[in-house]
Amino acid sequence: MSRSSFLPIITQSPVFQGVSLPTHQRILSFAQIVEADQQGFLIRQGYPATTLYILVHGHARLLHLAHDGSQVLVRFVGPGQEFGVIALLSGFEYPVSVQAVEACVTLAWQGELLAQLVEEYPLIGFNALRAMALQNQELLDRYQELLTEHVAQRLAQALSRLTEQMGHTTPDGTLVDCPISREDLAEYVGTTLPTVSRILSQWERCGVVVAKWKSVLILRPQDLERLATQPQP
Amino acid sequence: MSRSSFLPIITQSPVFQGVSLPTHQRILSFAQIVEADQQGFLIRQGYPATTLYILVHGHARLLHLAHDGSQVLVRFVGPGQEFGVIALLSGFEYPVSVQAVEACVTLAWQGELLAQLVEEYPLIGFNALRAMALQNQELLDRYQELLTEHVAQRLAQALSRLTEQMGHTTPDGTLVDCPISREDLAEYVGTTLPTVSRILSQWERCGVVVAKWKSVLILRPQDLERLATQPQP
DNA sequence: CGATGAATTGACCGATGTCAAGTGGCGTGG
DNA sequence: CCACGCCACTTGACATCGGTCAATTCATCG
Repeated sequence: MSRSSFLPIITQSPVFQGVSLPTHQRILSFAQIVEADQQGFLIRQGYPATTLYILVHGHARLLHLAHDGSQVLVRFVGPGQEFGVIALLSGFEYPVSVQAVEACVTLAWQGELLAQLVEEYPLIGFNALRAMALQNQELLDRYQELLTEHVAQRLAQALSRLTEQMGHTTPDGTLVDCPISREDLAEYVGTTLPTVSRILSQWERCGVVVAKWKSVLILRPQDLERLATQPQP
Repeated sequence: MSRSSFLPIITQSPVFQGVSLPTHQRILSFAQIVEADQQGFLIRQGYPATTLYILVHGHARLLHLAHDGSQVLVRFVGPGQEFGVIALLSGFEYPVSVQAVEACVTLAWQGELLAQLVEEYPLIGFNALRAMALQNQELLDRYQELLTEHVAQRLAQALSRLTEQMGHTTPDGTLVDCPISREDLAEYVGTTLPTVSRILSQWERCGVVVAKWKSVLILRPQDLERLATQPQP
């Protein structure tokens, strides 16, 4: 697992898009390799945003914590995805925590270094702005979802998003290649564990999905999309 | 109402922060003055993001529409606040619609012009990134709120935010100087008109607020904050 | 002063959260 | 290799918040 094997991660990353290959190699040479154990935290909400990460191996979850202790699962990240983009700006704090679901390997860059890079390659600044804009849009869509859709619909959309993002096709159906418990799902769609369990059982009876241990096997993705749109079937 | 009277709007605007006065004057000279009638739309969701606006007079609301027609009130904007920051990036669509609550006057800049400005003054790019980051954080906080708090708490927080953002102190109490109907409030906190009405009546009986015609007079802001935190009083 | 749209209030009910008991797969330690 | 124990999950019963429908009152504007 030599450092140079990480180059494709960088060439395909949204933030470093559009600069030359030698530059990519230079950027890689600046990277630190940071690992995290299962359940370990790569980022803690409220701490100064110093570092930008790109995930190489493993999966992590972005958690938003409230003053009162309740937590919300904002999104999952998989290999090739970045987080902590806000580190490009000085004086900010991380708005979320990032916790490793499995043992993780990441590439990491410090904020000052990034500032220099942006100065040299303004395109990277634009890319960052683009990344934030996309994040904003997704958040807005989900905000809307939360306000207007029922739990079952939101769960269906969540599973659709997850399969699209990290789906892995197997002979039996599509499986998300990241361990996700019912409780994770509950925190992700904003409901409770028993409710998720109930809805999945129901869908399993209809043959749309198969509820597995810490994961869900999707048999009929198109039916899931339908469930996400229709009010109450 | 001459053009030059708009200069303070620009010098105090977050996106144009940190450049010299002559530059501010130059930026102002590039601006178009765009007006909107009551109920008129300055921005329509889904259209190409071509223009950045700063509100000079009046108030507007940012609406997010869903495929199914339901709409959510994302936030209100008042004089001095900007919207359509995404126009700095080419190839994007507006993620929200912006509708004038009252007759509005705005300063507007086209995307290409902004791109040139950013090239000349990279600081403006940073400012934009900062603005988006702040928006992101607020959205995240409200996302969390939606998932974990009850309607009454969310309404209390909404009113707190509104008074902080556009509050106007009067002899009787604090009043938001923008006409907001119960239905607006309902769309803002993600509930229905009757529910808002019921909660406000209840608070009025406790003497925390006074429900007025198309507005709410806040008598005891600190009690409102308390209501926003406490589960169910 | 009437018309219109906003706001209040009541009755009803359904979707979900809460509490609690029971089941079963997986890993650890003997 | 087996058995125990733990943790994830399932399922049921029940309470309740809040949405829906509808009737009525009230403020503003022509």
